[in-house]
Amino acid sequence: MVILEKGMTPTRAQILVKQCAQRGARIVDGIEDITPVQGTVLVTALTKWEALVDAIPKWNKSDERWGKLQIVSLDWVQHAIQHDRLPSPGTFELFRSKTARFAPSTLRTPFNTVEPPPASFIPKSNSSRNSKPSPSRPSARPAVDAKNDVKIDAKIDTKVDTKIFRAPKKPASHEVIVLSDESDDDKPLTASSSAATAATATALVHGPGAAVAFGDHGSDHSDAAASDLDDEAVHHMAARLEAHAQAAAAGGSGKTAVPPGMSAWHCFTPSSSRPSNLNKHITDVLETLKTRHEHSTEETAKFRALQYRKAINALKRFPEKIVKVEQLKKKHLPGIGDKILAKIDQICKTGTCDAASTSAPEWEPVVAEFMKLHGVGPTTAKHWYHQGYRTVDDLRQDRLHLLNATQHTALKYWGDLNERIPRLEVGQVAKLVQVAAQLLFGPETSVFAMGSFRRGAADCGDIDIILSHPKPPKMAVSPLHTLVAQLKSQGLLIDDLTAGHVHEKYMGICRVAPTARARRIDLLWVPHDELGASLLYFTGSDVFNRSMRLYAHRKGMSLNQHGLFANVVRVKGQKLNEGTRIAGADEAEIFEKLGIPYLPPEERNA
DNA sequence: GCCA
DNA sequence: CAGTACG
DNA sequence: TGGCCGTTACTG
Repeated sequence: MVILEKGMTPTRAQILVKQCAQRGARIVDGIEDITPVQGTVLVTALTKWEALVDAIPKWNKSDERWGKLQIVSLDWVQHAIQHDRLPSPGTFELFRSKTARFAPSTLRTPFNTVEPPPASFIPKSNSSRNSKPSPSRPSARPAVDAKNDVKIDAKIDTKVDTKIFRAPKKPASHEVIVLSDESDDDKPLTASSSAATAATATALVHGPGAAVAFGDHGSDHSDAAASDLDDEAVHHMAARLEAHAQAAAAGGSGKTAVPPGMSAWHCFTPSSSRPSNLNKHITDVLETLKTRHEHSTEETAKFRALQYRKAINALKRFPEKIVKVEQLKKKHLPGIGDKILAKIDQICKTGTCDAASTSAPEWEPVVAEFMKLHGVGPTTAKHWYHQGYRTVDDLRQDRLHLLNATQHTALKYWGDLNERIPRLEVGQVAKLVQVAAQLLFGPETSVFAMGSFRRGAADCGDIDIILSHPKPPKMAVSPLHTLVAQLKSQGLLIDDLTAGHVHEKYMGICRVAPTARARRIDLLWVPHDELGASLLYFTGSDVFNRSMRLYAHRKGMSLNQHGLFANVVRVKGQKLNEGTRIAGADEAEIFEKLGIPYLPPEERNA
């Protein structure tokens, strides 16, 4: 058995191996010489399929050994052991690896360009769909096809995990192999046309947007929905935006004072939106670095990406154009450290920097394109890349066995969903939802258009709506479910991204009119006494939320969409009890209890 | 990659 | 549980 | 050097 699963504890790995051995498996150390005759190779994590391929580079797909090889998931092993359905003793082998890692430079995947994996590959995420996964391979295999089995598997897994193998945090490296992304950074083989397409599309997404005229907001606000969609609030907000526009135009002196020593906290710092970015020459370069890290599956990469994001934000609102680093060195912007400072220095002098001018690995634009599909993250995107898929069209070809329900739905509206949504249209949809909700549940129903809309954005990526009611109707099905059904019958909602029965958050696709574009929409139904916390959460921005939550954490409190909690007991960062809820119904009160000066939504664009 |  | 998503 | 938001919600 090749144990590759990230985070798998040595204990658990050891027990799996032992259990398999007890059932007659021959244990083979080392993976260089896999020569299965009639047996099975078990791969605990399908996510490491590529790694296995890397590990046996001398094979090619016509090698007859492929036909003898069966690759299964961890769930399969667990299930098989539980039901005593492992292949009969002596007919299968387990391969373990003792070495800490493979040498990436010498190992290449034999088919990283065209061929999908052999039919014996059983994707965990799709196993319930593949009722006949591999007709050409009659090798013994426990039934894992039925949905029930999969569920049972999951339960077993959980039970085993929590009760028996609750585990050391750090897996020993000789047992667990974590492959880094570096092994994927192959030199480009071919210049694929899809790469160019992806790059272009990315450029469009990151392109204009902030450039839309500020003056539009006034008129938008009058028919769009701000807090509760009521006119007074709308006008108040419009006036405020007006003031900000002027302040920004005048040079941005209209900021509220940040308490001393708090400038590093985004949740303390008003984000007075400045229409023009004076440092585009720098942020553009940093943006490409940020993007690269976002697409990586490596654990540290996402924090780097986050850090770049913060740095870019800071630079965007820096009041002067930076032509030499010294301008920054004396000011010291929080979030910009030595490394980025050095890069800025290089950018000032040469227009770019080393890290950004080295060309991206071949997989990067492909992964970037795949990740634009809702429900696809870096891990899935990279799997698909390794399976030979290169374009969204490739995915479409194989959609039935490749995509899960969410991804499948998202793909249907691929073109529309990658478009920005004009502010006006967000307001229109919110209004329609408000009318429907109030007809169903009465005029006391509150409806709020949230997200970047509430922060005053001229266009949005999706439509976020919060609903609440002081005395929710007691019905057989939840109010949210009722509302969704109603909106579907009206034709406003046209598809679901959350399939099952919705508890509190619905995600789906809507269309303001039959001929209009399809849009992403999120509906939140919240208890009335959590309205404040929910508004705070759903207003964002994400960076702002994270900052505020971290700040709460540091003060021994905890903040989430349900409320602000005090007296939280944590041991090594792990929360042991929930604490006492000290705020939740009122947004401003949460700021107050945290000791953060209140910031209106349009100042939360951290 | 930044920061306590 | 891992992966993805939400702000 | 370890942590980086949330014992967040939803899917499979």
